[in-house]
Amino acid sequence: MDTWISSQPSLSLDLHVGLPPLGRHQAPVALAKPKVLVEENFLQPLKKEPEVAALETELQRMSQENRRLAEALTAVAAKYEALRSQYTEMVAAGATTTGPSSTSEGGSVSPSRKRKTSESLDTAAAGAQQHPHGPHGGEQHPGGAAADQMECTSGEPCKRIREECKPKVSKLYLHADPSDLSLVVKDGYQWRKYGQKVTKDNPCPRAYFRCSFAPACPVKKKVQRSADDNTILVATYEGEHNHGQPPPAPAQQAHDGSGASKNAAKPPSPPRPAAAAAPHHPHLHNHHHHHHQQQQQQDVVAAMSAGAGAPGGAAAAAASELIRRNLAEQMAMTLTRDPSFKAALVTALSGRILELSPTKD
DNA sequence: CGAATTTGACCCGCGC
DNA sequence: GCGCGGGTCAAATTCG
Repeated sequence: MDTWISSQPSLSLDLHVGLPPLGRHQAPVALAKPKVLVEENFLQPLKKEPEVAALETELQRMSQENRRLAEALTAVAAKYEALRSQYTEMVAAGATTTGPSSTSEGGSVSPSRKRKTSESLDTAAAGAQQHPHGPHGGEQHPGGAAADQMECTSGEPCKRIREECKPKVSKLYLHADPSDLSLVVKDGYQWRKYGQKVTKDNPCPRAYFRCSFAPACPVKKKVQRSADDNTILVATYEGEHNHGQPPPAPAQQAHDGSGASKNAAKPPSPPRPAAAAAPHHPHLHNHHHHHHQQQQQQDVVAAMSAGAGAPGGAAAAAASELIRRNLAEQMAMTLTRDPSFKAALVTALSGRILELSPTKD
């Protein structure tokens, strides 16, 4: 994590693809050159033909858009930095006084209580007994749900214990198509939806999922669209998986299930090397970033989220590399999809070729 | 027909 | 004590 976002010149680099000469980076993006060709060769020999004019305006439009994107990214980076430093301060303060803060990210997680019925206690106890040896993921429960509840039943002031056990909550922000009503977050695990609720502060319903891969797995997940921007899905993970990564499913629903939440609990196709720590470092990247633009955006946001919680250095580098690549691919895709851009590119290239041709008079 | 999802009802912590 | 609201349960429904 750390300053990966602000220390990545490559980030803004990609956003400036297509801008008028910035003279800033040697963008490894193949699109930079064709644009220069367009300007050099078109405008002079052909003068201001309507096509050229259109192309120019289009270029300007794209430049403006890129600039806006760059500004937005800068703002986001600044906010991120501010939040991060704030968080660091809070952690430092907490470490010198009482200990872990009750919330891990953003601190906005409502104090989730646990149902206190005997049944749920039985379940929790059973879950705890299923892996008493606690190797694997089990030992990664510094304050697992089972332990939490056991403490409570023993008459301890469970409220505070619960607070201290909370840091297992992590949030993941994903970009999602607003027209896609399903609250599907592909993170490699199998989830069973057990509830849905409209909350007070958000008109969009919140979906509740439980990990269905292992019966005793205590992990839960809440997915809700952001109230501010409903293209953003907010997935809140609670707990840690006490089992390994589910095997990858046959690649079929790789690009999202159109049928609402039918796929909500199905594992996604991409094979994932990372193991059980997904909720905290959900590396939704790498293997499927070429599927869709949207999936790429999901990856980017996920990577940013993961980067925010990962130890700096390698993770940051990986995240930034991923982001760079995704942005470049997105832009390339967007541009190549635009027929007018293609036409202009072809014309420019052919014009250039003709110009450079020795058979010119 | 079994498994997954939906959805209304219920539980329970919290603030007043 | 009461109401509110988030979280969970479980019967009904849907789907493969």
